[in-house]
Amino acid sequence: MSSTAAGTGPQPAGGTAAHAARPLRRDAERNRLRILRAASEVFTERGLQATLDDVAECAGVGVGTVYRRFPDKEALVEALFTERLDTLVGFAEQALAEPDPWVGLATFLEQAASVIAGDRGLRQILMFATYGRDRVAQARACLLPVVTRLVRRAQEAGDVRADLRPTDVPLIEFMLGAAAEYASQVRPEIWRRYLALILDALRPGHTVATVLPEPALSPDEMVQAMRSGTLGRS
Amino acid sequence: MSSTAAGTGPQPAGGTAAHAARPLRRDAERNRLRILRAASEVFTERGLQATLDDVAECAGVGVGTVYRRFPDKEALVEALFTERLDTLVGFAEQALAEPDPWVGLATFLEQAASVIAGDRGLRQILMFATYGRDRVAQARACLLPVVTRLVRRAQEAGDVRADLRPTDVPLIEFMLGAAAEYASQVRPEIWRRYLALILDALRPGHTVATVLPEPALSPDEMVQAMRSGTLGRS
Amino acid sequence: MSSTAAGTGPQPAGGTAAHAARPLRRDAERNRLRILRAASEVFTERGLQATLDDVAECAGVGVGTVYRRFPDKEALVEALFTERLDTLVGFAEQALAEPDPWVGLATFLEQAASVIAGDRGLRQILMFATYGRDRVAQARACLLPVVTRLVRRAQEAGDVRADLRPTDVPLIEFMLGAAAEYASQVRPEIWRRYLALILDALRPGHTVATVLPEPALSPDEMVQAMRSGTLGRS
Amino acid sequence: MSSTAAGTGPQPAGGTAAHAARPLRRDAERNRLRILRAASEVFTERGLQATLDDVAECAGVGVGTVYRRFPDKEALVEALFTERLDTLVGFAEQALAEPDPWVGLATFLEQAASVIAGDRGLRQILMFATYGRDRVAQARACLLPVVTRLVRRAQEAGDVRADLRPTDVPLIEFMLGAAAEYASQVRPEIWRRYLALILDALRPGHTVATVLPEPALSPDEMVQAMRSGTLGRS
DNA sequence: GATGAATGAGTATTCATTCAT
DNA sequence: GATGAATGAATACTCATTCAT
Repeated sequence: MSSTAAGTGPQPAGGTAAHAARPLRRDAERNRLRILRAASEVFTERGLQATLDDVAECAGVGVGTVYRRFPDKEALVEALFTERLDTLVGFAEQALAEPDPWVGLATFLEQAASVIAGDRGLRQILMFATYGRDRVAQARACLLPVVTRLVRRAQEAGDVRADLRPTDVPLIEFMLGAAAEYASQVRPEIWRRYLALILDALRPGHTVATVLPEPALSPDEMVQAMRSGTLGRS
Repeated sequence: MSSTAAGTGPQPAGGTAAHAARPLRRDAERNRLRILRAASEVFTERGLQATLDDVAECAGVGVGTVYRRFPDKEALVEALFTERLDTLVGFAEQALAEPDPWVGLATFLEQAASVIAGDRGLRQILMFATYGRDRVAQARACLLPVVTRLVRRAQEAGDVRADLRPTDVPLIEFMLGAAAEYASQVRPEIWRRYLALILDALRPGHTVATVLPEPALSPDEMVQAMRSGTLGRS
Repeated sequence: MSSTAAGTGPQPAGGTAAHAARPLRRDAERNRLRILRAASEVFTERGLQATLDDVAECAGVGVGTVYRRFPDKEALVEALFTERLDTLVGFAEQALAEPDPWVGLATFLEQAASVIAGDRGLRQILMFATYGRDRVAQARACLLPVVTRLVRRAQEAGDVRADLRPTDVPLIEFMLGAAAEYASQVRPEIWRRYLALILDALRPGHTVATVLPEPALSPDEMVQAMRSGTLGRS
Repeated sequence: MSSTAAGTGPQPAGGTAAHAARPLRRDAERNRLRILRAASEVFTERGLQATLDDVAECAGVGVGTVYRRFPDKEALVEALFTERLDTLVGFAEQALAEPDPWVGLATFLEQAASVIAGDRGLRQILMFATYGRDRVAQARACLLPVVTRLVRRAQEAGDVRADLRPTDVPLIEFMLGAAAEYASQVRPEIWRRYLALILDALRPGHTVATVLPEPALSPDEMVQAMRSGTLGRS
């Protein structure tokens, strides 16, 4: 939440703005959201190399308006990213509310992966970020404490191997995102298979019993996956 | 086919190209290798959006020379990729020669991940390929049979869970590559940690005993990782 | 169709474009015309191999502006061409209004040749067109019916030999354009001499009486003509 | 002939070469001819924007060899052109040998047009020459005297209108070449129709009787013609 | 002499960003 | 405020010409 405030500018808690922190005119705010939604859609579909003109068109506004709301492309991407991170923080907090520590952790891993798997732009930021470094760092600062508690709790309950560290969690998500990216056109849910595999590995002294969900890719799907890259040129 | 020849080079041991494509003048071959090496370096450092001018400069030749050797950027990327794939096929074959089925599989997973972790350009092709689809497909066709034997053999020996499928292998590599990407600037070997985790999950009915190699990222490294993205702009 | 609109511009009198394509902001329209005028000038002087950068500079705008108005070079060339064709159609219609059939036809031939003789870019399109094929075809479709009536009328009046076909008219124009091209730097009006010659040949059962206008080129002019080619390089 | 000598360099009469005017080694001369023939073929088919690499390949030699024989592209084009001009001079001389003055002139016009109609590269030089200006001028100097005699003779015999000038002849050829260019893909012989028309106009005090050879283009052919431009890009 | 590899200036086109309306 | 027009640096690729083998 607080990260959002810092990210998006002239809201009440905006910091620098002293003149009563004017909270964006109604329509301005509406435009801001339209742009964010459009950006999400466009970047999700075409990746970060989509142009701001595309975003503007999709939002039904002029490019100028986009630039009025966000100083540059990077800022827009960051704002989007922050939004997602906030979602993840929310999930983590819900997971903490779950009575069963293991279920809590597993659920969070699944929900977070689900978000990442569904947003190509987000994956690009995470994997090849040129944009939004600081924002990401900042956002992660929000996420890590919650995740830490999630992990500790499960470890204390003896549900998770002791050598798992909180920072492993984002990397695991990241890996699942990569799997999702790869198969996004042919089997967008394949990541669930690998999540199951990893969950198996996380249980301590545990005999593998899990039945892997989602069949593996068939060789044909493997080929298909390559053919369906949609990146403009990279 | 002839394009393959052009791509992989007419070296005696070239594998597929047998049709005596007259083997480039000495100097031409030298330059070809310089270009390939430069491309590898440049793409590894800056990703696929590096320009061919950059590659040419790094190779110490004019752009025209690059274009003489490779019809376009895609062809160069593919050639590079093919080279790597050949390496992987080699590793897989060596792994089959290993008497212990489990060690064979594990070794291959490690060696392959090591190659992928060391080459950002390769990761980009794998993850966001717009380039070299057909080549990738073709190369995979070479790889899959060997991998299949590797997996089957280990399963028959009871060393690997029965529901692992050969196509899971590339995806696992892929995920490890993503982890490597993420931490490439701060802890390039972090993928070993996650390989160990996954290997744990692959053993059937097996109590986790592995000690994870490589400590997890520290929160500081986590932040660092983000700061070091080197992508031109995406 | 929409491309047509873009090409010919949404002026009220635009002819074909009726669908109220919101008529470009004042300044945009001004620039569009500047570009078209500049293109006409540049292509006329240096032929179609002039660069769009040249056109842009001549128009006093950035290249980007040219590309905003016309998707690519071809589109600009086509737009220019369409403009000229519209002029020709206008001439043909005026010629039909002329009471004397022979005078009507002769006048059209002269006016059309005059347009073609004055525009090197137009001649290049006509002669070596790689650009604008479809547009040319389309435009010709507009022109031919009017020309057909012009020819028929003159034939019915017995003023023109019976074996002249409407499609001969464009070819005659074309030939006159070639003569104009050749002598453009030394005697831009020489085509009138050959028009007179051809008009002589068109009258049926007619004793040659015409006095050829424009003296022939002198041998010196002949030599001069060659020296003055201005084509970039081909 | 003499023009050829001047154009092609180190032949016996080469002028500057003092050391016994070494007449090109046998194989060198052979290569020279191969190149010329290849250039003719390539330029005829694809126009002057064909590359010298294309020419070299077609000739079965390396580019370097082309450059050894001809200092640059322009020189090659000029040599080719000179060759053609020599052909025309030959035709003109044959035409003078024809007893009937009118037939002589008409035959020359036809033969010359036939050459021009068959060679796109030649037309490009004539129409948009950037290459070979001097050479063209020089070659024309050879041609004009013969043509002059051809025309005078016919005029003195009363077979040709008195106001025709010798310099009209090249321009007429030129116009026929333009017609040929236009219809080259659909009706390469259409120029004969217009030659007949012009011949009609050249006879003095003559009632039109000629039956035009070659039907006019049909409207469909007209359209076809445009579609078949083969110029690289112009 | 012949070859074909190397060169690099030149061309069409894209897109983040600025600014006049 | 909103709009979309203008800008121009950047990028992939071509081809005439030179030069090492």
